[in-house]
Amino acid sequence: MAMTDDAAIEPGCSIQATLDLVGDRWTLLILRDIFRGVHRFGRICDDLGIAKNLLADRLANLVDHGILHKVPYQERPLRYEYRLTTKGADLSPALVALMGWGDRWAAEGDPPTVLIHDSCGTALEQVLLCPRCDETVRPNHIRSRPGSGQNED
Amino acid sequence: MAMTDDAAIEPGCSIQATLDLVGDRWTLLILRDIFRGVHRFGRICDDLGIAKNLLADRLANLVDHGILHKVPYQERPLRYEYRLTTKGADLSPALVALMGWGDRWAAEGDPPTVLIHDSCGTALEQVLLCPRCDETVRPNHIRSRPGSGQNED
DNA sequence: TGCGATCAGTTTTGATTCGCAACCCACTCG
DNA sequence: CGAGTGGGTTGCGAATCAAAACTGATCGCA
Repeated sequence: MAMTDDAAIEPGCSIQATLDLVGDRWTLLILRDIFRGVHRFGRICDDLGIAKNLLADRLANLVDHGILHKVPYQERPLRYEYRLTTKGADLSPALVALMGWGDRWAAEGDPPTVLIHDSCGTALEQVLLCPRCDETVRPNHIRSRPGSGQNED
Repeated sequence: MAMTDDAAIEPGCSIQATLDLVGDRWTLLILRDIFRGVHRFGRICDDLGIAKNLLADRLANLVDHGILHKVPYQERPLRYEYRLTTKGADLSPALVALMGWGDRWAAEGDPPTVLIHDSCGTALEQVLLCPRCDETVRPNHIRSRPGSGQNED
């Protein structure tokens, strides 16, 4: 079976940095819920089955790091809901990628969730695009620029 | 600040299923190392600073789930290295997405790692492509098909 | 023949984190 | 007033993690 570690990802530490912020067992699931419109503490808690103290902790972290922000949705009792900042919303490609992989490899009878183009109804693909050549690029035609640690085998 | 939870991700459970396999604090970093050509136990351990028992555990899990496989690289002492299966290699879009987000939002003086097109040297972009319209699609022009739980705000 | 080094783990042992349950607070509704 | 709701905080036993020591096969060297 042909391996494709020629993908030359070599990401230095950006993946590390990302996972330091959202890489624990719950955070990406919380963000998934908020992406799909579940913004309130109780709803997220019910939906995910996460313990309340952990959810409170994770939400506070995400707010601290500017990934979520709190928006009041009522006063008297003042209550907030959690919404994505642009920084948070920019995680959508990552969630799309994880979802796509799960659909291809880990779905167990769950219907694969296909993302479709609003205006024409066609299923979308997540690809790497070369803006100059205007074509999609396969993993084995990629290099990484500042990277030094290429494969040594 | 405009929210974009209109991205309509609504992923049922594929993200959950994916994170059940690779969603702990180390696994994606291990895979990142293997992607960039670090295949051996000791090298991964040194590079990541992970405890050896955890690394052994995570690698065994990944092998169990068909994401990695063991390939002997010497006999007498029989030793294996870890390589991606196609299932594992297919995680590259997720790592690319996490890396991209980290570069955009979490890099602290680290040089952003840009993926470039092998043949023309242009920086690549990860996008959602509509194969019919042959154009890239913004998050706010996406729907999700079997999904029911649209935003209710 | 013995001595040290290498590589890939396994075992052991505290420290940390998790997950559950109970509790608290500010209100509203009846 | 008393119960209910939403959004948490606190406490505690259980699971997980992290660092270090130990194992085991083999090789290089003297």
